[in-house]
Amino acid sequence: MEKRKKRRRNVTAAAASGAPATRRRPAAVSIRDVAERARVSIATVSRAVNGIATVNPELARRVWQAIEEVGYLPNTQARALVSGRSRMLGLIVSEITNPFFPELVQEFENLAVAQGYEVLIGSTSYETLRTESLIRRMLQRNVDGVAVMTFGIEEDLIQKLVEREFPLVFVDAGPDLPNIRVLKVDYAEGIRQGVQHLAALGHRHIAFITGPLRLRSAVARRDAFRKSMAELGLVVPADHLVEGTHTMEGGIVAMEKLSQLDPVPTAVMCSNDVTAIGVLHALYRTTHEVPADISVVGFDDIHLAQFMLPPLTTVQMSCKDLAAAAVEALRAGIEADHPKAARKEWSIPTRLVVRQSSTFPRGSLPALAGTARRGGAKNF
Amino acid sequence: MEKRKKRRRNVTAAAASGAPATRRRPAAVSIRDVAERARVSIATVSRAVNGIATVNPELARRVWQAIEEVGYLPNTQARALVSGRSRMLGLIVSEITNPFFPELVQEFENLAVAQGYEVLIGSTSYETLRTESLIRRMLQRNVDGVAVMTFGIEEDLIQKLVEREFPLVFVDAGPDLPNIRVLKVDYAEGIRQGVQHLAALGHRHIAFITGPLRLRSAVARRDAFRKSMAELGLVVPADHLVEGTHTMEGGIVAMEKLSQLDPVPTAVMCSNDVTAIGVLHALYRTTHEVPADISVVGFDDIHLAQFMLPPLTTVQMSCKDLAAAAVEALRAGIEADHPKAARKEWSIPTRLVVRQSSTFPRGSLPALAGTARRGGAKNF
DNA sequence: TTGGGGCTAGCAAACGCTTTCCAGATTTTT
DNA sequence: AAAAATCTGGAAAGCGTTTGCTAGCCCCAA
Repeated sequence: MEKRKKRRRNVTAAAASGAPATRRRPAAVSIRDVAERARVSIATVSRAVNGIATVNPELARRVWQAIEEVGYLPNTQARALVSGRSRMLGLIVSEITNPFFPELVQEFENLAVAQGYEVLIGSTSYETLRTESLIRRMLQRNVDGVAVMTFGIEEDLIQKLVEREFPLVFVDAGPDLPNIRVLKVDYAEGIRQGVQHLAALGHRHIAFITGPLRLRSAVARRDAFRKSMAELGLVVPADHLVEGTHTMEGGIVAMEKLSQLDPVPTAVMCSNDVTAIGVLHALYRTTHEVPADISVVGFDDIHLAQFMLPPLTTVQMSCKDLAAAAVEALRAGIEADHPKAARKEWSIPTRLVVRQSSTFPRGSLPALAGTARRGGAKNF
Repeated sequence: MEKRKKRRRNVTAAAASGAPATRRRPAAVSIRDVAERARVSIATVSRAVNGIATVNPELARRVWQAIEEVGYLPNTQARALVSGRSRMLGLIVSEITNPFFPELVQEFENLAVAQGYEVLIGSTSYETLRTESLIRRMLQRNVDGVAVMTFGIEEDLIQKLVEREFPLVFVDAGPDLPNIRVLKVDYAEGIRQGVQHLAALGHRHIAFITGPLRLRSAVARRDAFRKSMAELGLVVPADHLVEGTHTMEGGIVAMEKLSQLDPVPTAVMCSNDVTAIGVLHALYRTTHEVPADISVVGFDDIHLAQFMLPPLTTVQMSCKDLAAAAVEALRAGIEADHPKAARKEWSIPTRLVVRQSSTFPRGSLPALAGTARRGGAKNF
């Protein structure tokens, strides 16, 4: 009877079935409403929306005006269904409460959204079960690609994703397969700068608190440290390498272990900044001064690092760079006509940022080291 | 020729059109593959999957086995299309790099996933433009409900969402409309505890660094402070209320302002922990001791607070409670048969956590205050 | 043996959109 | 002016599900 022919918009259904368990919102305005209003077919609306050139400019104008008037928003689900592409990207991180990741997430999201993608975030919390369900969720939601930024990952996770021929991005290392891309972080450079910085100040007993050694990147950082020390002819006794957990708690525990040594190392490098914050805290508890008694160097350069007491000397791994590379690599995998579609590796630089948590080892140049920050006068 | 009758699975299409701009992944295994394998109709598979009782147990077994064998995962998009519900929740925060929010996000996500929902996260970064596009994205993705945890929100944003009759959850305050629920945070209690704690220690000159006063919650916190002070008969001079930004940078700037005062307040309360961290940093720079020279109290009790130097006395607002309330309130709005469907307000308690950044004001009981943490002996 | 009443499985429509195909309209060519 | 070529818009199929309806089956009573 009305213009709208075949459509029923489940009016009858809703009326018939008494009190459905889950209420259905009033149907949103669809492409048909626009077509009606603009007095064209839905095909024309679709073409206008998607900017296809063959549509008459006058009609296109009418369509756009109608869209404006009825407040039409294309239904992404329906689009995804027919196009086979959801325009969603998965981003898997290990622990969203580690301050490094929110920064990464934010950058990643900004870039993805700018390219018209949505981001589905998942954090594994290092649990296999969660990871499992994470993958399933991503697959069900039909994401176009997944960036696995857990800095080291369980192999079976990779397997599942690889099977589906998803575009994938890993950090540090991943299997060599056609639609897998890898972000190679140049740990060596930044860590070498850190070690050389400490050595130049006069440190010889430098300890390193690693991340959880299941993580590839944690191993990579430790190895970079060893190598850098070896280059300078410095030995690293086994007890100067302590395994941490990339958390503040881990940093505290590790530092407590290091305090038992005799002599206590004069400098400690950490596999990430959060660990370093834990170390600062442990030293505070035992009333050691940083950097006068012990120098501390972090890794990541999270925003917080510069606000620590004292501001943390750390190796910067730009999460801007990392996020940018991840998004671009994913797009390269998804969009066949992407300029860098063939590129398989993307490299991420690191560099030292010197702040105030590192100085000469205790005992050397005592006058200088001791007075560094106690010079100011209180003004009340 | 084959069993698969009507289906073409765009093999021909892919072959015909030369190099499509965006490659389409091989179609995932669908309900039809399962149906074929189990030698039943797709309707039966659907019913088996959804646990509808009328299906023959023998057939159901065959279906589940087939699902296992072919590795079938239902396509969420298609489901959403027909059911009208996407099983996605929107979560809007103001600034994901503020450490409070990742904790909130994590809790929220855990709970949502446990209930079978996916979470779409957006952070506004306090920009209207971003917020605008955020809303559009959420609408397009057809989320079932949105939790706006920005702690104070631009009115026009509300408007857009309200129009669509989305289930919505706000913090602190929101319009009184049928499908809008509000999480009422009891700022008064926690802040009163904080003020009384400081007053009991002997502080009379207590300053407060607010959040950005556009945010309703920032105003609420400030007012709670004023009220608590008034209750004790303490005056709050205008220059003891400084507007911050809920960031570390803001805390630094605000503290610098407070240091100009004569006399400098003996205690500073902050509208959130991040601001307090900035304050600690500012005081460190000017070589003031916390808490000997000045006591600092935060708000939120982020995980980091206990690892500050010194560990931060702060008002705890449990993000576990907050997330739990948000998810439950959303579900109450979405699922008509939810036990608390009618409930419109959910209250969130706050309470003081005393750590070591607060003590007696300088000048009183000097012996005690001064030696608090310098007692330990260095063990090397 | 046959009719009726439960059940259950399968068919087909619908969700909102994109895309292909084709017919009608318009323009160009001879 | 007629025929060919080009363009444009509409109709329809299909994406992977769910679900109302119907047909088939079995069983039991008449």
